[in-house]
Amino acid sequence: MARKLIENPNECPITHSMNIIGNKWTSIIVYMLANRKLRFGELAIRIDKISRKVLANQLKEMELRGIVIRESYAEIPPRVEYSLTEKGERLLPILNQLCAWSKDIELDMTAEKTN
Amino acid sequence: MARKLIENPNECPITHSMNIIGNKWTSIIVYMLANRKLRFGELAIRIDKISRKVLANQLKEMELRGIVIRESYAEIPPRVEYSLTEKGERLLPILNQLCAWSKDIELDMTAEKTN
DNA sequence: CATATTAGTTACCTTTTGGTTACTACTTTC
DNA sequence: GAAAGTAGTAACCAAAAGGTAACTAATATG
Repeated sequence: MARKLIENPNECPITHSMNIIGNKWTSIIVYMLANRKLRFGELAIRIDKISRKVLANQLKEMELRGIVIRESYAEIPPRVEYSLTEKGERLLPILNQLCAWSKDIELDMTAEKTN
Repeated sequence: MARKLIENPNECPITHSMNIIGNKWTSIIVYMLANRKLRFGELAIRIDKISRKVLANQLKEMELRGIVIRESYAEIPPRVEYSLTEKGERLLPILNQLCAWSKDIELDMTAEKTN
């Protein structure tokens, strides 16, 4: 059930980066949290099609990695708020560049993929 | 066998970026081809542990996306050389920033992952 | 006493991604 | 005539990632 997240510190830095952000949701969560705090449920609603299970797992992993902060209030019903750390914020301009870059790949994307 | 690579142009740009580089090998291949041309076999040797099948598939996809150029020579035995397009090269500085960013995430990575 | 509300968790399943092994075609060299 | 050398491809598998649906705890409200 719980898989260890043991990372090799001598690992290739680009591999390491991809381990962090190279999945379907992490960078979208970072974008969603840009300049604001959101509750778990708000994130689940705003991020189209993410499942709560995966959202919970991603947030946990991102917290471990020091990208988000989780603040939990002892209220009923519970309230948990997520926001970016400074590290999370430093990711934003890089993601912006990536977006800009990917946008000017114009191509005939009806082609095949054979992975 | 062949899955269509039909991309939605109105797709969230960060999702689009992740579709391009968010996998185990694409950005490593980009790094390997920085400032040089390499043959298929050289890439397979230099990129530790990649399988030839996946390397061939990635290169094909990257060619479609306009990131690499494939030059094939009608010799025996065959010679095929890969190099970066200008677009591929424009990815390099962004990947460098990503590496720099990921390096200063220092953490106790013996923690758990429950994805 | 039933219902609503929130932030998850659990068990189970499907899809996607990547890996392994064996094979091909063509020519040169031994 | 056999072996070497290159750039793949095909069939088959294993692992990882992500999705679905049902469920929980705790209190307030009607």
